[in-house]
Order: sequence, then C-alpha cells, then structure tokens
Amino acid sequence: MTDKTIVRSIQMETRTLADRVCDEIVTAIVKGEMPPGYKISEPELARVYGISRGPLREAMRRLEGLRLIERKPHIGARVVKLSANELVEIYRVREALEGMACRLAAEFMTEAEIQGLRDLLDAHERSVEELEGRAYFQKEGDLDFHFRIVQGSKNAKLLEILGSDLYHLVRMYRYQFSVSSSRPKRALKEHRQIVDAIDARDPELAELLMRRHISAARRNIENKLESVNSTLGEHHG
Amino acid sequence: MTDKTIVRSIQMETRTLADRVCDEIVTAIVKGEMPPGYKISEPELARVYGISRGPLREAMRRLEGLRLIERKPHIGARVVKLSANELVEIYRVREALEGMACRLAAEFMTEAEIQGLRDLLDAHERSVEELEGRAYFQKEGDLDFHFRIVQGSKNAKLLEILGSDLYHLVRMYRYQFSVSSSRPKRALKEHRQIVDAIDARDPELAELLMRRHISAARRNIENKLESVNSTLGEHHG
DNA sequence: TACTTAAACATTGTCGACAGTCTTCAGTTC
DNA sequence: GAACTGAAGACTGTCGACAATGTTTAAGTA
Repeated sequence: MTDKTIVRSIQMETRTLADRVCDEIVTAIVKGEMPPGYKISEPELARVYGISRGPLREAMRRLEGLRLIERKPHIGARVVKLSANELVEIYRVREALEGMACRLAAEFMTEAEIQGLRDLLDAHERSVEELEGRAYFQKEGDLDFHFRIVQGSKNAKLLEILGSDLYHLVRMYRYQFSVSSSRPKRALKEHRQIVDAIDARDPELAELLMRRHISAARRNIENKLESVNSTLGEHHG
Repeated sequence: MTDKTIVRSIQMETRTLADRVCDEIVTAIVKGEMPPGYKISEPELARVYGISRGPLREAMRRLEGLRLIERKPHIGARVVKLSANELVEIYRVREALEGMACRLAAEFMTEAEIQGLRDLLDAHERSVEELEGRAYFQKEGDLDFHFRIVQGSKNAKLLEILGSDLYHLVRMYRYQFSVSSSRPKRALKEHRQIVDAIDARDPELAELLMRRHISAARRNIENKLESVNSTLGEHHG
C-alpha cells in the first residue's frame, strides 16, 4: 500500500508533460523572463523544454485560457501586453469579486483561519518595521492575505476565477514594474480592519472595507500611471 | 476561382478545426446532448467530427478552461456535473460581477445603448403578454439583457469572465432543467428599474438593484432546489 | 463461492512527419 | 530609387503511429 502511495505521489508530481511545462511557462511569463509581446516559437520552445510540439501546444491552449498569451490562427502566439487600462479593469473585477469573497468569509471562515490571518498580519508588520516601510512584503505577502480570504469564502468559483485567472496577471504586473505598494503601513492597517470585520461576523462591513481597500489601490495605480504618461508596455508608441 | 473562393470561405468561417469543434462541443454540452458526467472518448469524438485527435485534444483543453469538462490525467474527460451548490456559487459570482458591471454601465453606457435596452425590454414585455406569463423569454432573452449591460460597462475583463466562463454554465443549467424564471413579470419590472437607474446615471443605485435582482434569482433557485431534495445532475444516487 | 492475480484490451499521452499558410527577401519594372 | 511580384524559407495546423497507463476480464486458488 505504501508503495502504491509513493508511486501515486510521483505521478501526481510529474502529472503530464503539458501541465508541467504549462506551469513553467506561467512562471517564466510572470517573472518577466518572457517579456510582454514576446513571440512564442513552437519549435524553439519545444526544443528548450525538451518535449514535442503536441504537449506544448496543449500547454499553450491552457495559457490562452489563463489570458497570459494571445494566439492568432496561422500567425502565432505572443505574451500578453497588459496595458494601463487593462490593469485598472482587473482591479475593478478584483474589487467586485474580493468584496463578495470578504462578505462570505465573514460568514463562513473558521476561527482557526481567522487566527491564521492575524498571524500573517503580525509577520507582515514585523517585515514592514524591519524594512522601515520599504514594503517588500507587498509583493507576495499581500496576495497571500487576499488569497486566504478568498479561500475563507468557501466559494470554489470565486477561488477559481481569482486564483487561476487574475492573480497571475497581478503578479506579472508587480514583478515587471516592481511596484510595491507605496503605502505599506496604510495597507496593513486596512488589512487589520478587514480581519476585525470578519472576526466580528459582519459581512456588510467586511465587504465594504475590502472594496475600499482595493479601490484605493486602484486609484493609487491610476495616479502613478498618469504621472508616467499613461503608457505601459508600449515602448514603440 | 469560384471553387477556390468557396473552399476559402469555408475555411475562413471554420477558422481552425480545434476552434470550430470546440464551439460545437460547447453547444452540445449546453443543450444537453452530452449529458453531465458523460465520459468523453477521444477516438470516438474524433471520428464523429471527422478530425484527428490532435485538434480535438486542443479543443478539450479549451473546454477545460471554460470549466465545461473536467480532465484527469490518464483517466479521461467528463462533462461537468453542476451541483446545486456550484450553481449557487455561480450566482454569488454573478451578483458581484454584474453588480460592478451595472455600476460601470451607469457611467459609460451610451444613450443609444440605453435606448437599445429599453427596446429589448419592450420586446420582452410583448413576449410575456403573449405567453401570459409563461416566460419563454427568460431562457435566452434574459441573458441577452444581462449581456448588454456587461458590454455597456466597457470593461473587457468583466465581459471576458462573464461571457466566456459563467454564462455557458448558466445556459447549460437552464436548458437541462428547463427552469425559466417563475416570476417573469417581477423580473421584467426589476429590469426596467435597472435601466432607469442606468439612464439616471446613478451608479450606486444601479449596482444595488442589479445585486438585488440576481440575489433574488439565487434565493429562488435555492428554494426550488431544497424542495427537490437538493440534488442536481446526480441521478445515480 | 469469493478473492487474488495476471493477462489482454482500450484509452490517454507523446512523438515525428506532412500539408497549408504567412513572412521575408531577392528580382524586376516603372 | 521605390514599389510590386514571385519564390524560398519558416512556421502553424493537422495527421497517423507508438509508448505508457488504466481498466476489464478471465483464470486460478483458498
């Protein structure tokens, strides 16, 4: 029985070639190793990853579903360029979806999960103090906070959409432009208020606070983008 | 030349084999020709559509992205069974997303689009009157109304998520269980209120009304499902 | 008779090759 | 010299075949 378990775990790890390569490409795109607009050559990529074009094409289909690449028939696939406008659109969607997630989290999150959130925020606070507000944590830790709340909503569809589709793009944006929040202490305070509302089992307030939080982040981005002439990823203007 | 033109037009219309077959399978699943839980055999389907397994597998990858089928490595693909719980989850997501869409529509929808909405509702009203409240329109017309508002939000991401992912599942549910709204006149009235709010350029109210509208539909479903013993799509106990 | 085991079958995952289309570049003409 | 035309090259779309895995069935034993 243990043998079977081991074999099974190995299989689960390797899954299929297409899945594994898909994850690798996702990481490569998010981290900017494949820059926006990069033309993806099937033969080249297949050679790089040491696989055939079949699994690679399936991986690319999945990437297309994740909105990380765009394919045109008989022309090819390119890494998406996320424009300023599109990023703002994503934050609108996040505001709506995570607001709902926060409302549901206030209903269904367990006490243990809430305590876990508080622990996470304590760790964030220490991180912020150490770095004197330089806010490294904002890069992955912030999404970790938001992700946990979505999990706490106990709504699989919400988790699916936010986790599979949107967060990749948000992470991609942060990696490429190194835009950590310019207001880490403010964000941390807002996070604590949100957890308080969840702990108080107040769905209305929890949703309101989360929406304000994300809306503030959106306006923050909009301001930054305006001052940078509102062009992103289009250097060939 | 005409022959070539014909061939060419067919090819252009069909785009790529994978895309065309994907659309056909989507329709088949939504209309219930492929019932939930149906095991999809690659060789069989490839033979049915007269294509090879390569394009079919790519189509299936895309279907997996649309959440219409579920694949397990080395085991196969099955048409999703949408459970009562999952359907309610979808309506939660719709409430959040379409609420936001309605808010944005109140800001950005053009006068012409608003007039188009009013014309659509007039047509719906005639349809309702003719059928004396039997509400055939609810099947596709309702989604048409909602779809137009999402378009009016001018937010491509919203349109993408709602149009590509969620509406297929909602249509699938409606086709299979023939659940037209049990309250067509009420729904029509709510629709008119929503359009009024949009026309008044009142984003707050527009969002509130849309959320109430969808929330009411969700509770309506929840009640129906409770009375049917809260099992959906699982006929094999 | 019921359970274990192994072999045969079917299905999925992967690969290499061919056909159709787009791009590029050289040649020609105005 | 610039623009158009045509061919060569490269790439994407498609196909059939092989390998690996999962399933089923049948035989054998307790």
